[in-house]
Amino acid sequence: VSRVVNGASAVRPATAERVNRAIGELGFRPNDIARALRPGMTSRLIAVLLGDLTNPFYAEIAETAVALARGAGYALVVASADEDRDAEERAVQQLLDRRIAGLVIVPHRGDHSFLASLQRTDTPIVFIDRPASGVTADVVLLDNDQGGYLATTHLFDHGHRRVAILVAPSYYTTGRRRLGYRRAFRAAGLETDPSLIVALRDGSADAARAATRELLSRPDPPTAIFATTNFACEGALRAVGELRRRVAVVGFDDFRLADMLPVPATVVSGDVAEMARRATQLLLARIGGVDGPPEREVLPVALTVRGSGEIRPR
Amino acid sequence: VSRVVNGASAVRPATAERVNRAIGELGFRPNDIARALRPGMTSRLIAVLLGDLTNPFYAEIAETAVALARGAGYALVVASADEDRDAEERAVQQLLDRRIAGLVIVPHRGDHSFLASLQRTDTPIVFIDRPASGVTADVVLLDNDQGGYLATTHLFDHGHRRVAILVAPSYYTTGRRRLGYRRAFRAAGLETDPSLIVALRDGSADAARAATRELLSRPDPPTAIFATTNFACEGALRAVGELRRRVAVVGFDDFRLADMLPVPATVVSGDVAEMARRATQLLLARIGGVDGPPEREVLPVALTVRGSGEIRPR
DNA sequence: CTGTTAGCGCCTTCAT
DNA sequence: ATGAAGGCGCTAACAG
Repeated sequence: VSRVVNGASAVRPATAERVNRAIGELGFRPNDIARALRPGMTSRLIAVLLGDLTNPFYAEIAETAVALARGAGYALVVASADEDRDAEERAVQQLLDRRIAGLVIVPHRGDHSFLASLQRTDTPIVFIDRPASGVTADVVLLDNDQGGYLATTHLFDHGHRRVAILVAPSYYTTGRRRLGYRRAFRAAGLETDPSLIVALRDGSADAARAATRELLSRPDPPTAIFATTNFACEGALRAVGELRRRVAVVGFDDFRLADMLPVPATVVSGDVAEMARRATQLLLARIGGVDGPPEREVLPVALTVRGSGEIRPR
Repeated sequence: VSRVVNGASAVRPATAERVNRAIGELGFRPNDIARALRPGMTSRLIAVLLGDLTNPFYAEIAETAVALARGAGYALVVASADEDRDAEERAVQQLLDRRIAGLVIVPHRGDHSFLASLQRTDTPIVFIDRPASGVTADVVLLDNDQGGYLATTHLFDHGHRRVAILVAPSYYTTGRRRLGYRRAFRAAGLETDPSLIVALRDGSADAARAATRELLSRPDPPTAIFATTNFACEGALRAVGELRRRVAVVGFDDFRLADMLPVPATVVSGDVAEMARRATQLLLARIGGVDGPPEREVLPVALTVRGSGEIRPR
């Protein structure tokens, strides 16, 4: 039966026919679990470990990975570990116990040396959106630094000097974006004002909204804001709209309806689907046995001019 | 080792200690695949089969299911089958081959009697968002009919008579919404005008945008539009905005930024996360052995008034 | 070309 | 309380 089902070995047509008939009559289906148990075989399951899917950024990664995985005959397990690094570690351990063939992960902040155990099991890992410390593995990123630079420079080009930045807690990415922001200041021969560098309490739009309201209520408010994530941008635009202030805003990451807002959102963004595609393909290649040193791909970002970033200071 | 790891049978503390030490030293981890192979055991994998995750509607279902599954010790496989019923059938078959413990599915149009084979394997299924023909299983829905009625009546209440409907191709749901639309007409003692019932070519915002432009370019255009999905609503609002027309729009399904648009979107919506929660919990209960006749839960919908639906005809 | 068998890792008997 | 053994369904290796 195995030989017929898998078509590997030579089988006389008559025999094959007989077997197939029986299969049809009995409604036989091979058991993938038993298949996966055999040595050298895998579960044909790949996993993605990422944040809340209601964030379109993660949803897009998941969607891309689902499609690619299916194309390669794999099913996709979606796991999320919003909370902490511990939850992440537990999730990874569970995935490992399931003998997943590979893992695409958006790592949290902190040390990821626990992933070394994963690697010892020959399970390939690809980091996406952020690298992780303590392990070496393939990683696919956006050019966050350059994005921060582009956004900030764009605001300078429109006459702004007091440019605030809303730093959302995805530490790595927003940290790099902040580096780009600083680089833009240096390139323009300006000093950054520490009071304009605002760490948001969480990643929600509301945190950004509150922070923006606070910024704009100061005696010497910024004339422009660089919002380092999609939700931060939403929150900033909300606050600016509510207070009816002429404040420029540039976001990082594009989002649906950005162009339909009363003041359409100018954003810096990279191709998230492409990033997910590369990461998943890299993973599939590693699963397929492609060896070599860890790769590091950095995808370009570009500015999309829509209006909110072109408001000039009065 | 098994007895120590699972803590079922009685083991002398000294022995347990000895085993645990060895486990620690060797980095032993139980193999879930082998566990799942044993008779009576399951893969502890549940699956959701739904549409494109870049649609926030599906993303929210997936997110909710991920969280609940994890809470119950299950991992979640996300599969999608946008195209056709055949792809859906193949996807289901593959999931079956993996011996998933249960399936939450947003079924496509058409006959689903092939799912009966799934049921023969004692794999519980729960339908979400739409029922399917040819099988009886639990189903959790929104009150689409009532939603269509509420939306349309709301437009009547604001003086409209020529109310168009954009029917997106998710057949079941939008079909029910259309029934509600007709019911509202009957309740108001009005006749529906077949030329105002527009079937969209696909589920994209652009299809709705094109259809709306066409509607509004007619000599006798509608004064209000009921858009039966989130993307249809977006497209309708786009077209209305582009043509700078005073046309009322009510959508079905809420969406992010709906309140921030130049004309904030009035929508009818249900609690999608709650729907997903009920479906997943129902599935987990069935997996846990809860028997009984198929349940059918219909969740209420409500109108959110924001502006686009309160525009009056001139 | 086909029948037979070992063994993947686990849990559940059965026998001590 | 523990050791031993069978068998879940599969495939690769072996022997005809």
